[in-house]
Amino acid sequence: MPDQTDAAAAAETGGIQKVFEALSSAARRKILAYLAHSSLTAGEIADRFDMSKPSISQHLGVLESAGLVRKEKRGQYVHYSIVQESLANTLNSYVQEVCPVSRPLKKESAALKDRSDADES
Amino acid sequence: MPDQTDAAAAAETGGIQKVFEALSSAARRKILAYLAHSSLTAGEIADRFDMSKPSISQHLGVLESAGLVRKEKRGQYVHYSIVQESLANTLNSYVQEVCPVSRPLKKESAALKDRSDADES
DNA sequence: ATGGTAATTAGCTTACAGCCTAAATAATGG
DNA sequence: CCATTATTTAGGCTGTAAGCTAATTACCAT
Repeated sequence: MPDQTDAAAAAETGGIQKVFEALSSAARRKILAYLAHSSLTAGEIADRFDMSKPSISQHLGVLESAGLVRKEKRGQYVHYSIVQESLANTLNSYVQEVCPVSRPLKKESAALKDRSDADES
Repeated sequence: MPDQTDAAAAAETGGIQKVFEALSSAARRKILAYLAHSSLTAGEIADRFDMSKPSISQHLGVLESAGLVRKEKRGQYVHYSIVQESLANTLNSYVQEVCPVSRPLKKESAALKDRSDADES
């Protein structure tokens, strides 16, 4: 198996519940949006929120246990990065399941794509 | 604008939070799975669960307010149906947002697609 | 060693989701 | 009308998610 497919597989196999639960929080979605752009340390993430570091740490824990992010300790820092495969596969599979039709995506999506995720908080 | 794009638009515009919150419950995802197959009355839905009718009614309310289902009163029955557009557009847009790469979907998805949604409860 | 910075763990509080039962509303049929 | 059935509303209980502060662990530098 290639690469970090472990996390992706975990999220898809038994973790649908955990994934959706993780995504149900605006703060966590915001974290994912940041990480989609680039990896960050726990502190850098916390700096972008008006929330205590322990709270952010907890959110990161939820995301990690859902297989949506990966952490790597480097020195005294902990770098977090997104696991795209996991999110994409889980959500795509789910849509296929519930909406078998699955049109490719309408025009609107293009517009939506532009809106920063930040303003959804 | 075509069809019942209202609900879909609502879900996409301001309701991302509501949609993900709605999807965070296994019971509600199960309801959606049933409705994906065919429309049902509130009672028919409740019959499929080991849960009181008021509780199911509440779940249906959450799904409706997220724009994921539509209700139509016919006689003394209330028929619920899924709003595919809403779910598909919201989730697809979200995936595009966070995982710009968006490969079409790997082999695994086919396998996953087969598993009944029921056993995720 | 000591002190400083990064991050997490522990412990506590509060708010609310989710479940239930009982009661209310609405439609149907005798 | 009155009884019956379908569904929702009201009200209450309980568990837990999510936030905070204080304390701990881990690492680095002097």
